[in-house]
Amino acid sequence: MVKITDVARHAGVSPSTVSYALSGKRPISEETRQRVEAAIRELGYRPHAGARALASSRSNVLALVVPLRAGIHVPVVMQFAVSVVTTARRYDHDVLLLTQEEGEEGLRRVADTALVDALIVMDVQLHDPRLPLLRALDRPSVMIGFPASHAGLTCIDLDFKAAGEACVEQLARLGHRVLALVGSPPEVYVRQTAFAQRVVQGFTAAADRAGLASAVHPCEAAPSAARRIAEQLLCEQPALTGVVVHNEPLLEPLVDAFEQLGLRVPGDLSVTAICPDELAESVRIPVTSVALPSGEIGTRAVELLMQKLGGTEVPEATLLAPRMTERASTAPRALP
Amino acid sequence: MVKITDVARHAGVSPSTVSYALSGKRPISEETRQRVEAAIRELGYRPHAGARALASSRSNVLALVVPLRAGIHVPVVMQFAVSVVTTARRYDHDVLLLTQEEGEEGLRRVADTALVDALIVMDVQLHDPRLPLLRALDRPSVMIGFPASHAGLTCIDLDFKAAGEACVEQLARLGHRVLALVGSPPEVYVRQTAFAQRVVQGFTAAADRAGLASAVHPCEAAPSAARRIAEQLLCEQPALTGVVVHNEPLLEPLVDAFEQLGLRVPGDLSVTAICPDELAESVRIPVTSVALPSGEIGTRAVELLMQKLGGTEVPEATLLAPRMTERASTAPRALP
DNA sequence: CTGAAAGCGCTAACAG
DNA sequence: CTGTTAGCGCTTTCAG
Repeated sequence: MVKITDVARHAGVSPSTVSYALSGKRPISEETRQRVEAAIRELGYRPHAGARALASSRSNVLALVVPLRAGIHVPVVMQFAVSVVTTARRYDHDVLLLTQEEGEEGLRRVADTALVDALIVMDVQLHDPRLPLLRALDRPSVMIGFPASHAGLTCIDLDFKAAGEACVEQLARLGHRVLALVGSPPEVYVRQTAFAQRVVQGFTAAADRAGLASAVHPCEAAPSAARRIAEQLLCEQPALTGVVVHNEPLLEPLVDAFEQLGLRVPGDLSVTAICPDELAESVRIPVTSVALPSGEIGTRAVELLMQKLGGTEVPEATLLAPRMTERASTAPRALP
Repeated sequence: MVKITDVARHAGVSPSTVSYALSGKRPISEETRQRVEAAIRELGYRPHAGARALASSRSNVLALVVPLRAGIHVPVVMQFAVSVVTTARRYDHDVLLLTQEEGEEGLRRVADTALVDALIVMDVQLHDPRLPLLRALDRPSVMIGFPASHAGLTCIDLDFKAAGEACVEQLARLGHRVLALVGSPPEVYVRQTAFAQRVVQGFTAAADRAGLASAVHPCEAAPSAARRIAEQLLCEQPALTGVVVHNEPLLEPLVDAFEQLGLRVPGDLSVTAICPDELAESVRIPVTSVALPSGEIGTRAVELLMQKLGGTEVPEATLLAPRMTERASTAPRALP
C-alpha cells in the first residue's frame, strides 16, 4: 500500500505538505502542488480512510436511516436515498445505510463509534422515540418529517398541510362542492406519522373554509382495495365530484375503478393527488398533483447537514411549499 | 471521549486485555472479563471505528452498489438492500450505499481507501465494464447476477433460465399449447442484462422441447402498456392460452387487461409470473409464480462475502433453484 | 510557504 | 492468562 510518506518522498516534500496539498487547508506554491499531484498520480496514492478519520475525527460518512414499515411507498424511499447519496458525494461524503429496525441503539452505535459524522433520519413519527437521542447525540442530524415538537432539532419536509389545502383549493376553483380524501393506510395514522395527519388537516380545514362537504377515507395500499373504496365513496357521497388521493399504489387502480363504475375522469369526477410527479404522469389519465419532491428533500437534507458540520446555524424547520401541476384528471364541474 | 485506556485503568487491566476481551481473540479469565465488561458499561465505552480500522486493517463495512437504471423494479432492489444490511449486522458489519452512477471509480475509491472490506454489486451485465476491476481489486466481492464469464469472481442469482423453463413446463402440464412471454422493457435486453435473457432462453428452450408454439414480447413497464400488449398478443396468437410474465409493474394491469378483453383468468388464459411472492399474492387474482427471492439472495451474498473475508473458498457460481407456487391464475386448458 | 514531530485510539506481536 | 509496546497512516499544531 502506498502511503503519504511515499508520496512525500517521491515529490521531495514533507508528508504534511502532501496532506495540505490534498486538503487545501493552507496555501501551497503552484510548483510544489504540481509535484505533489504528479507523485500522487504516478504512485496511485489513496489516503487511508481509517487513518484519516482517526487523525481528523471526521469520517466523511453520513448515516441514512430508512424506514421499512408497511404503508410507505418504496420508490419514494429509494429515490430519496439515491438523492442523498448523490448529494453527499458532491460534498465528498459517503452514506452508510441503516434500517429503522436497528432503532435507537443503531443510531447511538454509529454516532458513538465515530463511524459517521452526521445522521439523516426518515419517516419521523409525531412522538418518535428517537427524538431525545438525536438531541443528546454529539453529532448533527436532520430529520425528514416533523415530530410534534422539534425544538433543538432540524427538520425538513414537504408542507403536507399546504399540499392538502392546495388540492382542495384547486378543486374548489373548478366548482366542485363535494370532496373526498383517499388517504394512506390506517396503520400510518395509527402510528401517528405526521405527514399523513397534516394532509388530513389541510384537506379538512380548506374544505371547511370554502364551505365544501368533505370526507376522509384511510385506505389500504393494495390495488385490490381500489374497487371497494370507489364504491364506498360513491355510496356515501352520491354528489361527489372531487377526489384527493394521498396513497401512491392506489392512484392508478382507483382511477380505473371510477371509470369502470361508469364515471368519467375528469368528466364526472376530478382527481388530484399528492405523489411523485413521475407517478402522476404515468397514470393512463395523467393526474393533476402536488409533487412529492423526494429528490429535492434528500438534496436539501444533505445540504443542511453539511452546513451544520461546517458550524453554520440552520433553521430548525424547513417546509417546502407545494407545487401543483395541472394534468388531465381535473376539469370544471359539469353543470347538473 | 472515553477510550480503551480509560476502560483498562478503570478495570485494573491493560489495554490489550480490554481489546482481547472485546474481540475474543485470546482467552480471558472469567473474572477479568467481568471486570472489563463492567468498566465498559459504567464508562459507556465505544471503540472508535477509525482507530480500529487503522490498527486492524478491517473497517467492518461492506459496499453495496445499487442500480438506478430504468426497467428495474424498485421494491426488489429495496428488499435486497434491506436484507443485505440486516445480514451484515448479524456479522457485525455495516453497509455503505453506492449508486451505479459512481461507476468503476466509485468501486475503486472505497476499496483503495480501505473504507470497505468487501463489495456487493447488483445488476451485473453480460459484459459488465466493472468485471476487470473487481477481479483486480484486493478486496473480495460478490455479484448479484451472472456476466458472460465469471472466472475468478463470485456470483449468485436466481436460476432465471430454470425459472423460465419451470413456467413453461407448468403450463405444458396443464395442457397449454400456445404460449407467450411478456418480458422486461426492451432497454433491459438492449443493455444485455443477463437475467432477462436467461428467462427468454429458458422459456424458448422449454417450449421448443415440448413442441409448443411460443412468442416473446419485451414490454414497457408502464401500466398503460398493458392494454396494448394484451391486444397485440391476442391478435398475433389467437390460440394463446398460456402467458408468462417477467415484468413486475405490468403483472396486475395485464391480468386486468385480459379480463377487460373478455378473457377469463384462468378460465380462458392461464398466467404465471417470475416475481416476488408478495407481488404475486397481491394481485386481484393471485398469480402462480416462480419466486424472486431478493431477501434470500441478499442474505446469501453477505454470507459468501463473510466466508471470503474469513479466508474460506466459496463456489464461483451459486444458482438458486426456482421455487414455484401455484395460485389462482392457472388452470388446465379448457377443451375446445 | 514548508518541515518536524506529536499524537489520534486501537490491535497484535512479543514477552512473560 | 496478562502486560508492554510498537506501530497502523494521517492531520495538525508548533516552529521556522
